Amino acid sequence: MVYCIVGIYTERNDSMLKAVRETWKTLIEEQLALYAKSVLEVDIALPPLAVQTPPKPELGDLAFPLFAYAKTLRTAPPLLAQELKNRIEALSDRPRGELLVAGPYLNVRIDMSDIATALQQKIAQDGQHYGTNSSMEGKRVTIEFSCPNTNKPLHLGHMRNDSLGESVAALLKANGATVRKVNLINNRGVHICKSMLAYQKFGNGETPQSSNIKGDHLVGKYYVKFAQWAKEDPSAEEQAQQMLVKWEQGDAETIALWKLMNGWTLDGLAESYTRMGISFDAYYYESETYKFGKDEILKGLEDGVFYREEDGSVWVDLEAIKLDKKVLLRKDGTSLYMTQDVGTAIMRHKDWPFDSLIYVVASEQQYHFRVLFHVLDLLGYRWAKDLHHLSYGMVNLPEGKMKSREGTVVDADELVETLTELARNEIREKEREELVDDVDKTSHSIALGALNYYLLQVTPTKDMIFNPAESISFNGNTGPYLQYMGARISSMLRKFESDHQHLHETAFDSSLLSLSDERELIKQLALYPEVVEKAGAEYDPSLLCSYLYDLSKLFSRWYHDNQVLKAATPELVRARIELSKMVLQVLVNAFGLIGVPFLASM
RNA sequence: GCGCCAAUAGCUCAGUUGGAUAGAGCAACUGCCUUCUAAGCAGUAGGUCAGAGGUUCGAGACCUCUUUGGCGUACCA
Repeated sequence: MVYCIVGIYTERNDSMLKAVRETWKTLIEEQLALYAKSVLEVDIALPPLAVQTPPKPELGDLAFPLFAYAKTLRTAPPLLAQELKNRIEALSDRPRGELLVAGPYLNVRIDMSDIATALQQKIAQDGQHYGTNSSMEGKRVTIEFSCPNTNKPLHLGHMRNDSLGESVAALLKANGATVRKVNLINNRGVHICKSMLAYQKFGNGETPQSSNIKGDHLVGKYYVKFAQWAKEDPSAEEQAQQMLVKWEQGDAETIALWKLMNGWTLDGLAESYTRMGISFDAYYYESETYKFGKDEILKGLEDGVFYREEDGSVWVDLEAIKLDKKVLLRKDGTSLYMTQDVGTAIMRHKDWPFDSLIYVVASEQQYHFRVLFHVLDLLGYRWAKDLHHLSYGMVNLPEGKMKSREGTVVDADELVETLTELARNEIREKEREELVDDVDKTSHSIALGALNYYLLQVTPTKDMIFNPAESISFNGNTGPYLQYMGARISSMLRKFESDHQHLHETAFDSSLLSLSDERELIKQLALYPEVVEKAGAEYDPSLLCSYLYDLSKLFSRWYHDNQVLKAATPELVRARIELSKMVLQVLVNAFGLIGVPFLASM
């Protein structure tokens, strides 16, 4: 066995920490087996060795708990740890590093200099690609998110959805997958007709241009107006239903109004998306897909997969997945949400065959997706098993649930605007207007960073409370804090470039990075590719968020306590500059995966 | 009623998939700006991990029950 860490690393294109961990694990397992044989005088299968991280840096970098072997080997864990340490230290060929007995644990202090050298080369070479890996190489993944209605603007609930969708898509790409981001526009149905009807009644020909109101907000205004009107006029709901019938019949006037108002909303949404850094590779429209699933359901009916009730409605029996039963076609033959989603899924697979399709949809629709996936399975689509519902929790306010009726829904555009304004004030107060490239652009980037980080920080599956006051605070574990670290490093590197040219040729000597904080930073940097891989595999950007916060906190402490540009020797300046460069590169790369804009100055 | 999910510091969240003294941020209090951006750093205080049993050498994590809360169980989307 060759214990050349760099060699193992480059050959396997794997995280170098992982390589070191595996090396030690294998070695200790070998010694465990030998010891077991010497004690028991027979070969015995031992449980695999667990690898952990010690709770404190003083305890080393790797931890191997030995509790599990105590009984079989009739040896107390601390004694076993000592025995293994002695045996390994007696070996002539063993990896560099130090063994520590810490009670029932056998710990290892890695030789960080090797890792730092390799890491510096790797990051300098890979640049913005450092952290990408091939764990999903060749996989084609469609991811659906956002899916707004065309009767109102985006709100806070959409923002968690959008942040997650964008971030997971980016993570999958970083893991080597080919990703197709799709949006499904919900532009049909009674609710759409409501805003149209109210506009017809009260609009007086108002347009986004004439009123200077963003299209989606203008349509939303009439959706609200409908609700008010419906309170006074009990026939309002009925009229909306009638309008839907006219729409389905293709009534020219209705369609014209629908197209007009839909256009307004979509223009408004497009503007919001651009402003929030959200984009899609393809758009689907329910007005085009809703009829599509119908044929599929009827085909399933012919094949005996579904059944027809006496009133003419079509049902699926869900006993196989321990649910009751579900209607798939109304008695009048019209489509439902489910019908339409069946059609949309099939359409998507035809358009772009995928290995996996992820639906980013709130947890309240878990039942819907269980049924949908089962129905597609019943219809014989083998790819039904490749569908995944990325179910995220609700976004609540400190006062409780957002309710449109009570007007407590947080509007997305408004929120971004408020945050941008606050960031701008902050820049003014700190008198940094002259030092920042573009105040408006910078404020906006800070707002986005604050928002995306706040939303992605929480484990996706869990409900979360969005505290507007807290989200606009730039202290503590926030997006702006991370951005600030990036700006600080950038600023220092600019100084290095302009004022320290005499040091540019000084060689990088990783052994000079011997402080505890420096070791921890190097370890954290080396860990990055594994975090990207795990966050992608688990569709969980929050893992990356907490990683980034740890890294930033570590860096700011080190940076506060130790001078870089004014370090004692030219070699030390060089070493610390390289460490800072590595941190900066990882920040830049990771920011790109969680929608936090990088700022060279702020 | 049934199903799914959650409960960790005053508040918002982590907790390496069963291991070492349960960690951050906010809020509170205390230090640190003639020194690479104080949007920062360091420190103090704050815990019956909802409760009760069980499994295990070991449980915040796994099992059972209880309590509380959320969501779902539409010929709505």
